[in-house]
Parts: sequence; structure tokens; C-alpha cells
Amino acid sequence: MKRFIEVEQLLKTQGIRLTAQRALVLRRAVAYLHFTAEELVKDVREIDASVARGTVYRTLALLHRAGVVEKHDFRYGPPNYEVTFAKAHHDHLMCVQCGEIIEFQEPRVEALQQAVVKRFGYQLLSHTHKLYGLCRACQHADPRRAPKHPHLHVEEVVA
Amino acid sequence: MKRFIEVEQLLKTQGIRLTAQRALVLRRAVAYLHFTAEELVKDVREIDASVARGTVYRTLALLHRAGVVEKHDFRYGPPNYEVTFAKAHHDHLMCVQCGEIIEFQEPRVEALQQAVVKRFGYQLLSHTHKLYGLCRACQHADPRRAPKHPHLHVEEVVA
DNA sequence: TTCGCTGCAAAGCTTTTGCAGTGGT
DNA sequence: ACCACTGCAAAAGCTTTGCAGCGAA
Repeated sequence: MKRFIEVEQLLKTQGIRLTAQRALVLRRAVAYLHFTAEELVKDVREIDASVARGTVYRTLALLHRAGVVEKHDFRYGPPNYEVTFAKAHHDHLMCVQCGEIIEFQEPRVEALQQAVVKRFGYQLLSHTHKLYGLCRACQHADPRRAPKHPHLHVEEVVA
Repeated sequence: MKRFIEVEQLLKTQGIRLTAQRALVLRRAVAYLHFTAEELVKDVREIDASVARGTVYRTLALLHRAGVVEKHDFRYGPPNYEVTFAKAHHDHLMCVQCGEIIEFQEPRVEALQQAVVKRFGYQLLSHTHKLYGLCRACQHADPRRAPKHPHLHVEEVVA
């Protein structure tokens, strides 16, 4: 899924109208790519203060069902939303100790996913794939020295 | 990871004590395999009413960091926790329209995951892999007739 | 005219946290 | 003694929802 117009199509096939409010939410979501629900509420309302918080949440739910956004719960801070198109797809590897997040790509997994959904007669809309573990540093670090509320930082890595 | 004693070991390497409360939470979690945080609170407190809600939540966070439990947000109802051992590992395929959930296994994906973490020097503790899409029925159903709050049911399928 | 969509504001639910006391090491 | 851990209860944070009005089909 790549273009805005395709999103519109996809929504239509699900009997969903792309109203002005929803289009605004979608536009701002695409501008961010990564965001929390409340960040998006704030951003959208700075542009059009008449848009209600509830509408943003309702739209996020719609977009998720349509496979346009994913919701990630990394357990540090509020859940994070991500737009699934407009960027090469990637998944996440996270250190449960320090909170480091690495984004990776593994095309062979993507291929296998298609095989799985085909097996069950599904039409794939989106997916999330998260690996949790200990990064090299945290494997050897004294756990008692580990930060309680790790700073979250993202490294863009294509493998 | 397969045995209780290994969990204890794993926690120790992270400088975490397995107190009576934590052991109880873990025992009950294993008894359920699938549960929500509040279900577990209720269950644990029926056995020992002196255990505080906060302790259960704190323990769940610990167990998650240790890779013992996973947290799934299927967007229908509260987040669902799952014990990652004591059962053959499986991942999830969900219909975003009707809420059907299929559990599947794909060993080749598991193998690729190991390759990914190795590439980055990580030690893998756990993972989640969710595929979202439309089931066969919902692909052809009139979307306007789709239930707003689908009933969630799980099919155990090993592929 | 119907039915989906929205704003508003409140309610609801889940989770986190400050603090003081307890217990293991 | 220290410091992790806990109970308690309140607070915080996030999301949902009832309702009345509006607008597109």
C-alpha cells in the first residue's frame, strides 16, 4: 500500500467515509509516521481546534482496522502508533533492559507471512513483529545498575 | 525456556528476587496461560488477599522484561497477557473485522528471528508476531453489516 | 429520511506511583 | 544497616461513550 488514494479506496471497500476530520487525522499521521494518540490529538487540534479528541481516537481505530496504522506497546510510555505505508516496512528489536530499539527488515519473514495468511484464506492488511531481548551491553552489565526508566532511542538499521 | 527453575535462574541473572508474592503471581499466570492483568489480580487476591494490585502489575512488568510473559493488544477489550513457555510457541493471525483469532506456528520464521538477533548481538528473550487481515468470510461480507464489537474467539491451529 | 459522523464532556478502565513499613542479605 | 520489595490508596493516564445535532447519500 503506497498512495493516499489507495487508502481512500481501501476505506471505501470497508464502507468508511473519508471525512474532512478523518483526512486531517490521516494527513498529520503520515506527517509524523511515529506518534502517540495524544500527540496526534494535540497536533490535529492545533490545526483545527474543532476536531474532538474522540474523533481522533475513533479515526485511529478505523485506520488500524484498515491496516493503515499499527499500534505498538513498547511498555515505556504510552503506546506508539505507526503508519504502515509511505516508508519501507520494518519490524522492531528491543532491549528489555535499556529500551534501545532497532528497526530491521527481513524480507524472508515477509514472504513467509504471505504463505501463512494464504493458508488460512486471509487477506493480509498489516502486521507487527517484535523481538525482545538483551542488547550486547546489557548482557554483560550489572543488572542492579540498569536504569529503571530507560531512555528510548531508535536506530534506523536496514539489514 | 521450559521449567520454573529456569525462570528463577533467569530472574536472578537480572538481579531480581523471586519473592513469595512474585512466585504466586507467576504460578497463577502459568495456570492461566492467557489472562488480563485484572483477571490475574482477582485470581491472586482470592488466594492471598494481602497481595496488592500494584504488586501484580509490577510483577507482570518484571516478567515481561525477563521474557516470561508477553502482552498482546488485540484492540478488543483489555490487553491480554500470555506466558511464553510451558506450551508450544505460537503467533497470531487476526481478522480486523470480526475479531477471529487464529494461532499459528511457523518454524521458519522462528529460525529467521534467531538470525536477526544474532546479527545485532542480542540475546533473544521473547517475541510477538501478529498478522492483521480479513478472514475469508469478511472479505465478501457487506461491511455495513459487520459487527461493531465482534465476539472474540480463538481457534487453536497448528500449521 | 436515514444513518453515519461529530463535538462535547464525562465516565470508565487500566496502570502507575508516593510513601511508610518490612524483610532479606 | 542497606536497599529491594510491598501494601495501600490515591492519582494519573489513556481511551471510550452517551447524547444531541449535523450532513452526506
